[in-house]
Amino acid sequence: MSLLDGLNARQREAAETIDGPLLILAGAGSGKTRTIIHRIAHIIETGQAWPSQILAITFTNKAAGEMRERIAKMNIQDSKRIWMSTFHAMCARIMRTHAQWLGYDDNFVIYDMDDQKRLYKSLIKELDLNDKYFTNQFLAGEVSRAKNNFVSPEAYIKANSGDFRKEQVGLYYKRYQESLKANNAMDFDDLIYNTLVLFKGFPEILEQYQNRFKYIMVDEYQDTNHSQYELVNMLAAKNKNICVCGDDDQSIYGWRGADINNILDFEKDYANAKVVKLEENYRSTQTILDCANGVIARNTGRKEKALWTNNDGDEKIMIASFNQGYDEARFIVDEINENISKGNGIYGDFAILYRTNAQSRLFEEALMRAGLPFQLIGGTGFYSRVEIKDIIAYLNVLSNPKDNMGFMRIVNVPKRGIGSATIEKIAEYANFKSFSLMQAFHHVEEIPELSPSVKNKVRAFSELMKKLEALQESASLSELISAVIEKTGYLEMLETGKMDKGESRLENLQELVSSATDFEKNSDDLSLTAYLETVALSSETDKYDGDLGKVLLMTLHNAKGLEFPIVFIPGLEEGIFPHGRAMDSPEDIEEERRICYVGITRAMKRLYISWAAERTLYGRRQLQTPSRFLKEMPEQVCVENKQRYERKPEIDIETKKNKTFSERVTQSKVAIRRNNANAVNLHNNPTETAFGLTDKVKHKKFGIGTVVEVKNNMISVAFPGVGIKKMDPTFVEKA
DNA sequence: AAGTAGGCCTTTTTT
DNA sequence: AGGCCTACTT
Repeated sequence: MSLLDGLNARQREAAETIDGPLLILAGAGSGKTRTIIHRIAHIIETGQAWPSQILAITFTNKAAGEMRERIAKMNIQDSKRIWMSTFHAMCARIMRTHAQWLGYDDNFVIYDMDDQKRLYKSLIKELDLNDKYFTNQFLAGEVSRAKNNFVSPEAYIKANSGDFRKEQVGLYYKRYQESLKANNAMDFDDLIYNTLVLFKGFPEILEQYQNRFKYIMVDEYQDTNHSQYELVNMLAAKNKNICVCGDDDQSIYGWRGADINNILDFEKDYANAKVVKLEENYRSTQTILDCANGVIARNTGRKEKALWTNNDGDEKIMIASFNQGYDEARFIVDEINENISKGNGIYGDFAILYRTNAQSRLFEEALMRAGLPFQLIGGTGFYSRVEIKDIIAYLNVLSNPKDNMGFMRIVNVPKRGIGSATIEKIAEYANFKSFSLMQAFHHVEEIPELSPSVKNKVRAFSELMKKLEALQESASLSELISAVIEKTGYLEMLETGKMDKGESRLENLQELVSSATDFEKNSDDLSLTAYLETVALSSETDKYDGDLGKVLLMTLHNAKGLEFPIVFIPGLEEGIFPHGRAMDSPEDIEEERRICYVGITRAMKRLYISWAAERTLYGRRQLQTPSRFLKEMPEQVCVENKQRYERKPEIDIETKKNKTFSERVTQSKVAIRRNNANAVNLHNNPTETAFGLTDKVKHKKFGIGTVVEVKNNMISVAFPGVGIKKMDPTFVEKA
């Protein structure tokens, strides 16, 4: 029997094409993973390469783990030795062995976004350029983009000379990189960036890897950024056995630097590239595919591609609309129950996929109230909880005493009487001696201007950390973590109620210890560094293992690569989906549309798409208009919800009469507008009616003006220096 | 040094 | 609505 059995003709062609550049354009649900796995197995079985000579890059750790497992099941010898990981994990691995070449120690720590923000915050204070324009978020975004495009601080400053603000950003960038190095830390982008620096600076090292990796495969190629693109091409430059795999229609990480052109231009990069298209879908019904195709067809510059399927099923897509956000949540819960009672699946067959994490709350509440089991993926992840981050920070400092950010985080948590004044004095000394803060603490006796009582406290902390450091040698990982939780006083702080939510935090810390025990069982490298690296690079999605028997809640981004028998996509409203931040640019709208496409194509049997006319958003009630994407879904594959939930009478009457869905969408808008006058008053002052002539109103952009006309629920307002503007009353508030 | 109150701001997606 | 920072009090 052949390894290629069970593949269709196209898949087989892809799996059999071993040498030279290959582009696999794989539509959603087209058996891409299966193809890749068979291709790898084929390479090994035919003796083209050893497992250790194959590099396979995936987008998530979970995808890597899954592939690894499936290959192991095929009884491929030594399959463990395949380099199968994400870009970040691969680069971390390379940097662990070569960090010294770039002036880092090999026990460098990895800073996540939270750590990054803290570092920027301290730099903003330090540089004091006194510009409100430079928020840590803005700086982090700019710098990240630079690194994703492999632009060094010096090159950034040079390229932007003359642009005062960007020159300042460049200064921050420079300081930020210096700080990272001083802390012996790399952020996510550095892992890639520094690997590139290494390869460019030391061709002999690059050559080692080029020789090692005879065959290279990159999955989700549409989501690679420029630096990753360069990295791949450098590695493949010698053997040219590069296979990239992806779907331009599923490129949804542009905001993170992904460049869709990497995949679109592959054939230009490799003139002799072979292209295989996988267009047969094994996941969804034709109805669902029609819906997805209808939406994505609106995008420009796509690779020609059309998904089709032989699957049965003509269940129409339910487009449901509601008065309120919570009606939508209630409907979804009811619908899950009804499906289950009819025998259409178990809890684990349902997924609720939303655009933003903030949307999850309504569903969590509704599911909880109804007593349905559910699992939330993502959001504020386990490893981003304060108590977990605190303990991890202790571990980071133990592993890498240069980590000043980590040190600052823990030096006074729990409270041990070491305040900012003390730290400042010690920091000065550290600076003077070129010590890290931890080192300076260990040298407390040498620092003159500290009072004896302060010295005692500092000494106590220094000794605590020394003791834990020593424990590292003898204790196992989970023992070390337990010791940190106890000996630092963290446990006591939680037990005595000195920190809020002590009980749940305690549970989380227990989970941390037990997860470390798991790590001890499953990992080859049991070092603290290896553990911390795994923690830093692990994501929430990695936890989901397929058959939890629970309703799944996650963002559409997290759902990429997954499939579910029955899918709900709520919140199809302008401002949410497409997201408000994406509405100004056509490219961003196209990315939103691709997110929509990804969502639709997650569904196997049945799909529900919904929106609500009113919901609480960012703390205020807001009227919502249906998403433009709803209109792009072909009418013939959709069906509307029956009036199961009371709507406001006006909307009800309007919508009931409508014949087609798209008409309904437009008319709903009108109906919503009609309600706006009332709604506005509900928000402001219940005793007031709509705005009247000569009322003073305030507009976000135009400022204060006077109402000069009220007609058809629209008002005309005269703004001094602007003129008369006609608008919906929701755009202004009483001045 | 630590605890509290109030004012500020910002609101996507994540390796 | 909630998180974060600052300023004030103890």
